[in-house]
Amino acid sequence: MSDVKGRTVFVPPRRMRTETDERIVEAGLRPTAQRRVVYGVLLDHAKEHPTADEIFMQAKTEKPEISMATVYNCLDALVKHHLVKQVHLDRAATRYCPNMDEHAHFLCEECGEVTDFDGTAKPRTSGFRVPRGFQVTQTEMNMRGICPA
Amino acid sequence: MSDVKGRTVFVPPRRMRTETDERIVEAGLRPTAQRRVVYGVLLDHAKEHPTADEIFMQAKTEKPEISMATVYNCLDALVKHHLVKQVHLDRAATRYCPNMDEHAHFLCEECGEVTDFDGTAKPRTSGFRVPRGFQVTQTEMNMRGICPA
DNA sequence: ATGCGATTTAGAATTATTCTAAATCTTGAC
DNA sequence: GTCAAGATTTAGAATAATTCTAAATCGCAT
Repeated sequence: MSDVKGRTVFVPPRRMRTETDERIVEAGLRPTAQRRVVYGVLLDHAKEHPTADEIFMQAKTEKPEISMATVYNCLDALVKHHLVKQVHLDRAATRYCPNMDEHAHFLCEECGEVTDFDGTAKPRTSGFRVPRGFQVTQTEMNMRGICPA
Repeated sequence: MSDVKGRTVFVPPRRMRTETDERIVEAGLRPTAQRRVVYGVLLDHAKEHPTADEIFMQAKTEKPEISMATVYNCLDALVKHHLVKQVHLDRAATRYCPNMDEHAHFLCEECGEVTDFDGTAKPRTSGFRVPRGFQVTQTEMNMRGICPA
């Protein structure tokens, strides 16, 4: 069970593929085997906020012919269609997150773990002045520090 | 004139180097020629949020022997000593920002321009729940969308 | 002035991401 | 079901960003 798009929603287990398919189609994407696998990997590993490379390696165990370029293609498509978020925490590889709720990411400077913090960050309520004329479509809030460890 | 560290502070023009030196020393760093140049370039180009490469090219006009590795070294030192912030907006190169006030970054998806938005994003006030046990030392707020253009 | 540790350097190495052009799918029309 | 058109996937090369290395140089306390 996981919170996606504001409601509590069933995250389908690996064998129940129809669910992921439906979401991909609903988002306006063609449901290809590769997108199914990439999105599936992300849903199964949401906590880890995996990198493209980690997703690639995991995806290969399910679909050995998949290529790195395809993983990037799929991720870009999923991001563009709001099924997945990019997370840019440091100079290292971009991470991906299928949790589309409003939340912040916390990176532990000690252990490198990424943790989700719940909360709302509507540009207005969060205390930022958005100058008139600017249309904000996406918001990303990142924090660093030390986790209990 | 620019707002740094919560107070309005004089940003020294290019020829007045003593100022930048003092800040570097105050921050607990050895004032080397390279750090002076790198920090100077950043202060002069704060609005552009330049990448390491852009800083390198500009720095070379002032100190032709400087190397890319040094630019990275200097930037890392400045970041670690809280004179400069890293900004991670997308999968492209990391950008750097000498404005240490609390503010958000806005990336225009059309023109690619980066703009500073003023405001406070104390983890608490901004509406995020920081679980107990987590020590937050840094906060980064990024937005995307369309700017007036 | 001297010595020690910090910093800088060029260039190689590594890592992340994008590009390319051909092969293969997905879909909608028939 | 078949077919064409356009979207997607593929391997591998290419590019871009960042880190590493080991030797030379610098800054600072003495």
